[in-house]
Amino acid sequence: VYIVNLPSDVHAVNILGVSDSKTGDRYHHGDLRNALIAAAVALVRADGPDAIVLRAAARRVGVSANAAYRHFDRLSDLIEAVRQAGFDALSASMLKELADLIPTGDAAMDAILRLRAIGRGYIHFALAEPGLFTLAFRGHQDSNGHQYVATDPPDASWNLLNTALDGLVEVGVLAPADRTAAVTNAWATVHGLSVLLLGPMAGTPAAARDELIDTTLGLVMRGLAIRADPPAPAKPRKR
Amino acid sequence: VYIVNLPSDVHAVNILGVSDSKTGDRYHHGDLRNALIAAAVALVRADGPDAIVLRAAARRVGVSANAAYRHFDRLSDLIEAVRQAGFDALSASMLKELADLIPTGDAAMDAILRLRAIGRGYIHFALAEPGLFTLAFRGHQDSNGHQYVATDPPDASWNLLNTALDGLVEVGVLAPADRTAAVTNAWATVHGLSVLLLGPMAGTPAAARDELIDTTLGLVMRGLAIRADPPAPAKPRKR
DNA sequence: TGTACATCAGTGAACGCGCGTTCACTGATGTAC
DNA sequence: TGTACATCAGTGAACGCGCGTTCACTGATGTAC
Repeated sequence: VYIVNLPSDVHAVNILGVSDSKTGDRYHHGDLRNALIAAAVALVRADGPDAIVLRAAARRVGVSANAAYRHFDRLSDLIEAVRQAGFDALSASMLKELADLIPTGDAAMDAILRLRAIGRGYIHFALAEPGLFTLAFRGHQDSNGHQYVATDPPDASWNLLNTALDGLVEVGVLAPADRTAAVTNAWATVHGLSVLLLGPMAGTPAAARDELIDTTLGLVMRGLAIRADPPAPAKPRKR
Repeated sequence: VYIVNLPSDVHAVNILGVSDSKTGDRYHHGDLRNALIAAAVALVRADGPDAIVLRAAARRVGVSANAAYRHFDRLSDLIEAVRQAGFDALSASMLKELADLIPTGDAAMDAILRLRAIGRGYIHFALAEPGLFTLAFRGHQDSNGHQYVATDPPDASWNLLNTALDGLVEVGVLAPADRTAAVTNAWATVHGLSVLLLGPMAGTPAAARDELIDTTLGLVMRGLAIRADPPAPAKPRKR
């Protein structure tokens, strides 16, 4: 069990449409593949990314360990499926925040609010699902060896972020010249804050934490927004 | 072996003063504790944080597995020592960048350059020592159980960052009101960028990568610096 | 300086564990005629 | 609609592995007198 403050207001995202319960006592399970993924997700939730154990997942579903091999060639394929489920849930969390947005009528403000919503969705997912979040962004094993390999870009969520940034450019808030660095900056800040809240700053009370998220997203916006004075490194005012 | 672009210009930091070689063939090793830590560091470098294996470390030093128990109560104590070595090396990397700074005579500019140097030191460490970096910021095991627990704040490096931010306030670049959020924002961005460069963006050519680091640090500064227009959420200009 | 002896820092064998994976198998299901 | 048979999706036992850790031990070192 992760000892991380998980205040009730951070609502867990429903991972996939997959249920953890056995669907009958049939000899042929019917949906063993998804059941094993769901069991592995439960293991990750309970004890973190390293808790994915083939035998444990099979045990949890009530099936012999060997049965898993009808659906996954190797343990690492199961882990990969869980990783993918994590990425899907991440995008879902972002989309949820976007859907909750109420248009203000001001196109520029709406574009800003969309970027902030995406950031919130990201961070909320990390807080709600620390295990899946950690697993998703962990280097993983190569299929033909035991080497570590860079994680792939998280497709859907990455696209969401890019769309939001394009929106900011269209609306004149983000300078086209800053567009490229903006992806990295926004993603890095939001990801880093998630890690911080999960790690060194775990235990921050919910209210302070939510305010911190808000302020940080504000600072990101301030860094990205076009401004009157010359760009970075900003000439500081003398005291 | 980490498949991560590690261009030669990113110089590895010498971890501790500890050497990996046996210091003689004496029955009493003399410095087995440090030798085991060094061996574990080598394991992490080669195969990542999960590669710390007590028997493997002992094997590497040329000592019976059991001998390790004279110096560590449990495997987790060895891992903790390696984590600590990682944090020490992180601070050392930051201090190195600070030491390389040439004063400009302008106090405000110098304060800005110090913050940037700290950020560079952080990111360079991550790139040079991906295994130690990952291990350091990974949730770790509780001493009395197998639960995951939040990482402690990385003392020395955290202090370095705070000192730099205090300097920015003193010099009038950072508003006192933004001071609190600034730590989080700066740390999060720099940490997130490190993860990004190690993961999804591994393989970015060295030149592009260094420019990206610079631009991102610039955006951080832009977010933190006092500005004429009202603070976040910044009212965007109409197009 | 010499001796007795406690303590320190190792050795080597062994234990038990849970794991991923393989083997030979069998019951359930679906399809061709 | 009924039957034969291929295929699918499981079972249960077993293997070998490397691990963390414990046990009883012994050689080296340091210190008191």
